[in-house]
Amino acid sequence: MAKSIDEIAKLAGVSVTSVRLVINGQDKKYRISEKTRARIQSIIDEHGYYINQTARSLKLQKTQTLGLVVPRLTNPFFSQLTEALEIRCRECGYQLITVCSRDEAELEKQVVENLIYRSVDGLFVTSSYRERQSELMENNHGKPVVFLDRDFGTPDIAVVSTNNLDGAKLLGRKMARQLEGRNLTFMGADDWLPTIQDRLEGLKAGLKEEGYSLLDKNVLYAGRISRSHGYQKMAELYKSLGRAPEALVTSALPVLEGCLEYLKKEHGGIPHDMLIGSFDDHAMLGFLPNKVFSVRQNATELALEAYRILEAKILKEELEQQKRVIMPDLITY
Amino acid sequence: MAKSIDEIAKLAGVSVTSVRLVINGQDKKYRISEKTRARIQSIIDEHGYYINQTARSLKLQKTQTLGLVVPRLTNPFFSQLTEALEIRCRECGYQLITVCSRDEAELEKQVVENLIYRSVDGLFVTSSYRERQSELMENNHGKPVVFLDRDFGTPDIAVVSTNNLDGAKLLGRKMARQLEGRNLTFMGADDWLPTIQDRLEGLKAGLKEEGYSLLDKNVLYAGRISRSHGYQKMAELYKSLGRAPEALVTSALPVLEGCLEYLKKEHGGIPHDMLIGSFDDHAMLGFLPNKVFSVRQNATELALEAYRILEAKILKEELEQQKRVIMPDLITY
DNA sequence: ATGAAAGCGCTAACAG
DNA sequence: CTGTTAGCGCTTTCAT
Repeated sequence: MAKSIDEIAKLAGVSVTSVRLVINGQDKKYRISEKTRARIQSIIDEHGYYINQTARSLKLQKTQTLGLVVPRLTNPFFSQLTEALEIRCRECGYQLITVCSRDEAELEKQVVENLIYRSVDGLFVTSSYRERQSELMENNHGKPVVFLDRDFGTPDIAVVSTNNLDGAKLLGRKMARQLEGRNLTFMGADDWLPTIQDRLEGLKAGLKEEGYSLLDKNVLYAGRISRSHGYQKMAELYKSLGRAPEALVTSALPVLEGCLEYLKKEHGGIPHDMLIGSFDDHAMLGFLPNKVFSVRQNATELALEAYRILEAKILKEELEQQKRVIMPDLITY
Repeated sequence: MAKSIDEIAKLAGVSVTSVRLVINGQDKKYRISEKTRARIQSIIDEHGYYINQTARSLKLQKTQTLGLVVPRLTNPFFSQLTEALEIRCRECGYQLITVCSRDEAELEKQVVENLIYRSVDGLFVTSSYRERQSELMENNHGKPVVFLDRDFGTPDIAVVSTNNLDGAKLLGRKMARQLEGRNLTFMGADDWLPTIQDRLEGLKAGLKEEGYSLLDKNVLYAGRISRSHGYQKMAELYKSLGRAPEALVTSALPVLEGCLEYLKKEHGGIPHDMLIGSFDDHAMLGFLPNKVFSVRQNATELALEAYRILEAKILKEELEQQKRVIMPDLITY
């Protein structure tokens, strides 16, 4: 029903140039006569005009779209990040296309390629592996890329991530003060991620500052970040301890969920006096009867920073800083 | 770095037609000589080829993209739905573009229009208001639309939704059996949504079947679906009862969160013997010490069904049924 | 003050 | 067996 520029021009009996000028509000500047302007305007009002973005994209060699690759949308942190980024992009005239990689290397490669085929003007990528990250930088078809959340240490690339080290240090200090002689167990997962390594290292440092040493035997790895892996690992831990841990810190929420599920299912409940620490915050953590500490990443600030950097790259502006680290908050329930 | 069809053709010293034929694997059918095929292939192998989707879209008048409008991505149900839909679309060669409307009428209108400008081939929309829904059907620029989750009763449109009525009935029956004389309070929100109305109606019916009548005075509305509204309303309820309700059913998770937050903050905790019922499931509900019942929507099945219908519309296939209702599961923690 | 025309990269119809 | 060409709707440059 709405018409293209050509059709409007034909209906008004003028050239496409004239139509374009009034559509873009440049009729004054280019001295279109009031008469023609009015005729064109009335045709537009009557039939409606809407621009064909595809044709515009082809001509201008840019699509005004950006791509975003996240591991999962069902992870609350990434859904927050995605929401914030989508809003920002829209405000700035870009359409965001979000795809999930499920942290699978092959899928990540495929979806990134897909986005590039779609001629996005730039990419936000949460990469699962160092190799994927450098591979993408080598073969990015000239597309600007900003990496999110995970800094594998590759030099000369743009990364916006959370300060996991200092966040974890805060958590460590806070929890140490509440331990009162109790033993703390750390349960990680996906331990090749720098995120996880920083979290453990920071936690150790924070605990240390308050005089508590986290022993290696109290550092466990559940394999992948998932509920089932957490469940499994907690089962083993319970067997070896003969009881639930006195204090538990997990590197990611799904792992914690698995742990709690095991305790609830197999032992009738979660000991109320078990101290819990979590990276990844969730509203419902506050409703456990337990004392809970959680490190909350600042998804909105991450999104804003990432957008700022990608936009600068697209506009080929000079960047003072390609890497940005955002401080998380410590929440106490 | 990768080249276009024209460039490949020039490099190989052949026509674009020949290049296209080997790219599309139709070299046999159109009897391209083995010699040319080999030459073209080697050029492609050397320089790489990738299709310009924008140009293809312009020519074919279809973009192989679909749009999805959801209220929020941070709502677990919608993030699941989005994930499932994204996967399905990708499998079938479509790129999904997801945008949030925040259940705001103006924003919803704007993002839908945006997607149409982008020439999506079809749309999935979770509409916030009956008027928006019919308005979109009147002015859809010829784009096929499938509505999700909310059936406002508009005739002759495609809707895939959850059977909230029967799901709620299940919940009502189950909870009635555990009430043992206790009083149940229902707290809704966004009560113009058919979803919410069905949930209340079903709940009443289910309770009734087991001999319990939900009184009007025990039906409350928190205004909008949000944590703060739930908090506020629970504060009022507590004041009027002089204590927490003995059994509570909320129509949406954020409302429940607000209620629990109030109890925890203002009264030192959530009474362990308060029966809880929730529409919208969440993993962490299982970790409350309380008895919890929750109705879990089948996001994956909804996504699959919605895709099936939209695809049929795009291909202009005959549809036996434009409306599909999916049964949810009842979870007991 | 307004118009004409080239060209973005692809597809498909047609022409040898 | 292979090549030529029109045209999708837009932007931009150059002519009037």
